[in-house]
Amino acid sequence: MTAPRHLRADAARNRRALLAAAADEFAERGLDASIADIARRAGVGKGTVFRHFPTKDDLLAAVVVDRIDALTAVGEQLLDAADPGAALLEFLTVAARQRQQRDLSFLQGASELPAEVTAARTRMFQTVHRLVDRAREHGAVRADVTGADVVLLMCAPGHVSSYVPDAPPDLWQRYLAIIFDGLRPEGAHPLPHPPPSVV
Amino acid sequence: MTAPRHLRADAARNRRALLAAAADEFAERGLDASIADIARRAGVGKGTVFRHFPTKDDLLAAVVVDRIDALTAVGEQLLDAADPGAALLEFLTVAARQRQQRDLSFLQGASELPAEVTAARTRMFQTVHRLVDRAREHGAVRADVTGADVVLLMCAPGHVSSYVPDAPPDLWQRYLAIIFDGLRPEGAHPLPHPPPSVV
DNA sequence: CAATAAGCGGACCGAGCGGTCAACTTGTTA
DNA sequence: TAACAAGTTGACCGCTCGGTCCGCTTATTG
Repeated sequence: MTAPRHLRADAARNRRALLAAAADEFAERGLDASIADIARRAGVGKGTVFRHFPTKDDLLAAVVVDRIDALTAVGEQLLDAADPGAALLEFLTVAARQRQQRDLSFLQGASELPAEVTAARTRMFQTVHRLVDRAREHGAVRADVTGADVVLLMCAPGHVSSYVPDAPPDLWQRYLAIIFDGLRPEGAHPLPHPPPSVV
Repeated sequence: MTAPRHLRADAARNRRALLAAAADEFAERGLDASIADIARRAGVGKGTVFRHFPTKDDLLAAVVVDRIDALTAVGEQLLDAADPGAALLEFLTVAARQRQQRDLSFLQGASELPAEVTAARTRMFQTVHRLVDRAREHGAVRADVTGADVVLLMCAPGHVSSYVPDAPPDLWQRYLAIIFDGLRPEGAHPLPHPPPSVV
């Protein structure tokens, strides 16, 4: 009904550069990254940012939706894997590898998020749920953890290792391994609190 | 050589109110809490804040040192406990209960922190190391985790559960239990990365 | 009860932020 | 290539923040 279907060539190029610059900047500085810095990094003027993304939140949403969708795609492929336990571990590895810990704040304040973000998030959550269910049926994950638990624990390894000042880039693997061991059935102790209902 | 040894009565009262207000405000809003809000909450003028704490960072440091010291004291008492495994779990429970996840940013950027904070932090780290060593010798903790690991994982439960929008106040217990199960010797898989050297 | 200095408060400052806009440049198309 | 719409830009606005400063208040003390 409206909207010329394609952007001018330079505009499309700028948009891509902007998304990449924003992803980097948000990853490094968290949500405190400034629009001016992002614009500079992308090699455009500040006004151009706002032409493509009317608001800082819209820009963040675009970046975040990209990441979530990429993760969902990985998860969906892993649903067919032969070993469901290994598949879940692989998914968590991919999730931790993207430096998501910083811009993963989209998980909280669920009510106030742009619809496209909550939609992407819901899709990802459902994929995680299915991965966890398969792993549980296969005996690779303890009976009392849910998909919601895994969703919440997903970014902990990256977050935890971001605490150490000059962390080696693979340190998160150590904490993913510890947490994953906590998800295994062997030696599991009963959990003291019911699981939350995320989505 | 300088410094009148005691504050005037009202000044001491204001100082206490300020610390309490700052602790609450930082816990609720993170480091984005504004000095003006803290002053209002404490019932004093903004200038008074800066008279007691020359800089926002100094105020944060004072709050944070209080918390760390309290935690260290708990840890030291627990060093004498009969069951070292239960003692470590109890320590982690106390640590997670204070809503520390928000103002625990003092862990990162270690080089730029006020000396008093790094000193308090070091004291706490050493206490944790001893708690972990005892628990390990007692067979309550797997052989390949170190005090540094536990220090880093300490605030994960609170952080993780802060992601769910209207989290029940005890949800962190669930994630502490899962992570603690990951620290136990039973069913432990080898860890893929060497431990960091925090402190 | 003075007298004094320690303490208080809020108007004020400059910096940096997200966001706007009108003048200018440029890709596109007939 | 001419002409127009689409896109770009950086000066600018209003706002909030951390921090300063100076005139006023008040606890303390001989």
